[in-house]
Amino acid sequence: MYDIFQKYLEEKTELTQAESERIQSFAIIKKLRKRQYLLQEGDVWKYDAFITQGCVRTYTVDDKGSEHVNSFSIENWWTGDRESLMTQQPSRFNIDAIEDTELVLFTHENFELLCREIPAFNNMVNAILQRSFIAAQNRIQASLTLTAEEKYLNFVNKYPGFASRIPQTMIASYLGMTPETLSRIRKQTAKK
Amino acid sequence: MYDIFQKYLEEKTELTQAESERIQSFAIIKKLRKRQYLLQEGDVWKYDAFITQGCVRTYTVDDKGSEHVNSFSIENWWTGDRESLMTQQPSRFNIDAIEDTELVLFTHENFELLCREIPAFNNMVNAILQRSFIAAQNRIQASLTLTAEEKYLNFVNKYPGFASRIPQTMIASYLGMTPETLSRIRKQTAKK
DNA sequence: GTAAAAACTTGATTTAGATCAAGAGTTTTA
DNA sequence: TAAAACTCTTGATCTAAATCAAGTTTTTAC
Repeated sequence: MYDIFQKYLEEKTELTQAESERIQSFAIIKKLRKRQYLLQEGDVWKYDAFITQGCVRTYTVDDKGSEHVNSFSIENWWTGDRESLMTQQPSRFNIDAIEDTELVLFTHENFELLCREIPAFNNMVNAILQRSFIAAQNRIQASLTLTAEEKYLNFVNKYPGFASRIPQTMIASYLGMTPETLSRIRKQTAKK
Repeated sequence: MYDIFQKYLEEKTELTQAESERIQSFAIIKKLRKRQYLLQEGDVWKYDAFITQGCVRTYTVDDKGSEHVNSFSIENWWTGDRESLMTQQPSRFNIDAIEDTELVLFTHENFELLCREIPAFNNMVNAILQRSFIAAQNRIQASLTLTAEEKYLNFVNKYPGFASRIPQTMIASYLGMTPETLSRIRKQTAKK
């Protein structure tokens, strides 16, 4: 559990013993069963959340009741709704577990305190944000330029392992297509 | 020119006289004529760029020669290719001026130096990045959930003034539809 | 261990938006 | 200020992917 986050910190940044302990002192360990919610639409998100084990999805539900998957997050990634966190407005998103999942949570207040106290931690957080932004830009670019088939191949290539772990329906939704279309694409590409 | 950036800084952050002067000492003023490139595909992007006047677009060109607009940036916004800046790899993007444009540039080395020297400046930069990330997430969400018409109405609502300033072809491309489709949508919505 | 519920596949049909084409405005440039 | 080069509009046609529908396989839960 926590040791996975500890290892992540060691890889990403240089901390003194005291700083590491300070961070750990604020950590909240949370476990989710498959299908359990981490965040429900309408609630305000108040944490910074790191996944040590498992997989969650972030999605919205439209007025027709269809789900639209915004993102998947697995171990060694962060999750949450940054907009709700920043604005303290109710979230439009749901986050739930696709598998049994373990997380390390920090209340945002404590997290900000750590950022202020520990410059190396703050730098790490900013570097993650940079990368998240770049990934989001690339996803926008892909959605504008690629066909359904290209989107799927691009996804499999970029996130190997996801395709076998996450139900096709959810991947289809993430890619902005129907499950039927994805099923047909998979059949076709398997031939080649 | 620079005074517009100065005013922006004053609104977004609290700086001492000395800090303001330090920032200004690194500023490079750049002017672009309409259609002039700020960045061309294949070049490495090396700046942090703030627009004081005008409008630029960031876009890619696919193998069929079609342009895909990734973003528009106007006065009081930042522009550039963060991925190329971070990785120092050739950019996939072109950035050019839609109108005559004036910018304040900082080489990324100087910019990082300012971030290290001036905590308030660093905080401002991180806050901008947060907002950019949230905007990117919302755009992804819109592209997954909205129809062509809804995308256009959402765009007009979110960025009033852009529609009158930017050629429709480019807006259509930004929204991921053809100019013909956008023309028909505008005709229909004008009726209502 | 089996019934119920999800998840996936496959086919037939529909549709939103793309493509092709041609004319009317509008800007640019020389 | 005229011609060239864009930009926008409108109509006809096409197509990628959606929708509808029904059957099969896999997973979940008692």
